[in-house]
Amino acid sequence: MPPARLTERQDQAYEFIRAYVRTRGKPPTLQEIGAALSIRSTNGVSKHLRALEQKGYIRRTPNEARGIALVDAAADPYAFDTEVPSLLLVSRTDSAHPGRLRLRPKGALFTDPLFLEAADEEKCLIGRAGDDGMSGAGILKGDYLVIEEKKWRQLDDGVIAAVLVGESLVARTFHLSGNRFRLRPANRTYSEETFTVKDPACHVIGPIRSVMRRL
Amino acid sequence: MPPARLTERQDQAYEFIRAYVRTRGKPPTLQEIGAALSIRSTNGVSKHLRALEQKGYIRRTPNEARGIALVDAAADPYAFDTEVPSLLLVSRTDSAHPGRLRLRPKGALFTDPLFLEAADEEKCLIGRAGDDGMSGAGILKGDYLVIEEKKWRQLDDGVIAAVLVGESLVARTFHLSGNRFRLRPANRTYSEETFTVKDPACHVIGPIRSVMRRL
DNA sequence: CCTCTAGGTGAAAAACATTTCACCCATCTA
DNA sequence: TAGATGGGTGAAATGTTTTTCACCTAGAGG
Repeated sequence: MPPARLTERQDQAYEFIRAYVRTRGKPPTLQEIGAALSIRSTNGVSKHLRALEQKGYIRRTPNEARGIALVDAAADPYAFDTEVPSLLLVSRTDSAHPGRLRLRPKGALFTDPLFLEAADEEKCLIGRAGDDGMSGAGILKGDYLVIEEKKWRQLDDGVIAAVLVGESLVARTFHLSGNRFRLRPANRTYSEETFTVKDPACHVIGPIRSVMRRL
Repeated sequence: MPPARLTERQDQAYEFIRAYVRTRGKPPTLQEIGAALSIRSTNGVSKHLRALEQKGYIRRTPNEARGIALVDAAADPYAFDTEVPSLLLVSRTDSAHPGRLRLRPKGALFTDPLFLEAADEEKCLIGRAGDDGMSGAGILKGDYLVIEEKKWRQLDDGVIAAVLVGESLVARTFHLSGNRFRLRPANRTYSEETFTVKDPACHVIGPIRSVMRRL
């Protein structure tokens, strides 16, 4: 059902509520709405609100002071931290201490859900590519990498993953074979490396979901 | 005066209010706060609120239901639409009708200000690379390009720009010479092209500020 | 002409909320 | 040890808000 049309008066009430919420941080009372629309009786206002609720523009909590909620509030003021994911931009760590990744973040970046693919926002973070090892695949040094934290065990063979090798965070194609894995670069001047799964010199963070670069 | 420190209990109250406002779109009542912190008397809550107000964390309207306002509300829930730029993801157009660019957008993407460089948010839009002509520079077909709309006249020589050539939007290095410009690819299998500034077969949109790619 | 709908008035009842008052109990500090 | 200060209890008084009732007006349509 496409949202039912509002009458002139109902629209005025709705717009007043929107404006009020945005500027005051809370919904208005019936009397305040009445004052704004020159309606002396709260009952008059009440009828408009009932209409707005039936047409799906607002939701109300009975017997509650200021119990008015904009239905698309999610798409409006508060959606904020829930709708626009803000991902941690992690700082330098070394492979021996992967637990420090989320500590002391350098900042956070708003990231459109599109770039999280189907990944869980909670498990994602952003790191910067430390070398040009994947330049052949369009990932350059300094690029911002949206990484989904995941155990090496759950990684598909051949995905591009972010890995901490010693002091630097790099992107590589990941290949698991037994209890060791190969990290293959996409740039002939870099060479393939193999590590055992628990070598402290190397920690696999997870697959790279997106790449972003400032020019 | 740096914001005065909150005691454990005051902090709990403050955090509860924040969470409540964010999720419910309105401030809580004293009783609701009391219920959350296991305080049976509204007076107990009242004291915490007085403390929070004196320390500058909230503002209150006397004798008003839910008369609590977060002081940095502006920096919190509402700043929203202004703080996280949402850029238009433009649809296919042909070079002869650049005016249609912002019409019928395919969607919008939240973009961290970091990726707008110093560009004016209003003048930015997002298009997708139509070919692999710049793969040598790390821009692949399908990549999301943050473009700052700008007249060809104001473009610096050698910048990577987004251009409509016929039906497709592509990235190329831009070189102006007199009243014609050269579009140079960074991929040997593509060839350089030259256009006169008002050739309807080619329209320069503007410099590319950032590149984003889903993997 | 009758009826339905949108939009109102006024007043009182019933819920909700905030204030205020009187006291209580820790802990810390001059 | 006498204040402060932080944190609470309980209850009553005072305000604010929402609901409900009864009734009114004008315009649109059958």
